[in-house]
Amino acid sequence: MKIEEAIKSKKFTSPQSKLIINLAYTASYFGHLHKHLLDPFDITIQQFNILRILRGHSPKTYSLKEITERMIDKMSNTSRLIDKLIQKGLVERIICPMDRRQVDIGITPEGIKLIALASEAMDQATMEHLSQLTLEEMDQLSSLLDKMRIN
Amino acid sequence: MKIEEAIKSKKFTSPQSKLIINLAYTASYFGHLHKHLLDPFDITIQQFNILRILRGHSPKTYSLKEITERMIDKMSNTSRLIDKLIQKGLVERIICPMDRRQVDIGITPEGIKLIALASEAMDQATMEHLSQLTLEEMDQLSSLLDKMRIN
DNA sequence: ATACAATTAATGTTGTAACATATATTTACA
DNA sequence: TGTAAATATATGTTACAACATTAATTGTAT
Repeated sequence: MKIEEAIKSKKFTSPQSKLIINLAYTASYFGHLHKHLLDPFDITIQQFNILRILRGHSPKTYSLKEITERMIDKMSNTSRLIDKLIQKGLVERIICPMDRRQVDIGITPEGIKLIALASEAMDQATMEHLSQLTLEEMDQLSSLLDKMRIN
Repeated sequence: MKIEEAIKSKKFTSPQSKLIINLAYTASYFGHLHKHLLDPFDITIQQFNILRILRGHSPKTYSLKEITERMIDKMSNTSRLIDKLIQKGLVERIICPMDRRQVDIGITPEGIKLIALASEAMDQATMEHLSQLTLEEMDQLSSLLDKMRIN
């Protein structure tokens, strides 16, 4: 479905504006999809993202700052997101002895188990969803998205 | 800046996954940008979107349902968004005499004035920001985004 | 060595989104 | 015609995001 139909509007002020609108719409579309995909695992997209970051570095830890730097959607309160994950036993806080300001976060075995299941569901859905695109188109899209951003 | 640098991660499980991550990151990037761009006008991105929708149809009205159908980010509570805009005197509610369930929303002269200023700022920023892309690239991006979505 | 700036994380507060439910009105159909 | 289903919007509640501020620790410069 073209963006014109998706938001029932044919007139855009410019191709630039149309592109920005299409970007926001498409991201929102996948955002809602992913949100509901994660419902059975009882985690939010942000929490999913953090678990995936930590798994990729396990068994080593990341400080809160390092986690934020790696997040897709940079948040102002990663701290409280970690609180939630700790409550669920998916990650743990370790005060860093080198720099006592820092708090290192590590993923627990339960966290590993959950992210394995959740990311499998996510990856599978993504694969199916994007089956209409060729590898070339995906690479092209990724490069053009990179190019859209100034930094 | 490539997505790998943006989130300091080189390994993706697949090109599909990389693309989805890049999409979310890029949308978040522009989302934050637009949010702050609208700060001086004291409206949110959603409110901006609604005003733009209503302006494009002015002096005719849209029902709440029609507004939601046209929104970029479909919301569960458009009703309270309208409340905010009414409080600011930017739109008005008119009970529809044909179907008294419906509530028609129209943009006020103040609303027109504000959306003119805000959308000019937005368009200009978008123009500058996307100056690195050619028209072909923008069209290509838009088409590929359309293709990414099943509906 | 000490005072001040910078860094890192946590938290208080406010506004908004999501979800479920309620209310009012219209439509369908038996 | 009367009753149930469908539609359109509003609202109660809960959770989360944004922003500002605070607290603790470390770095820096004189």
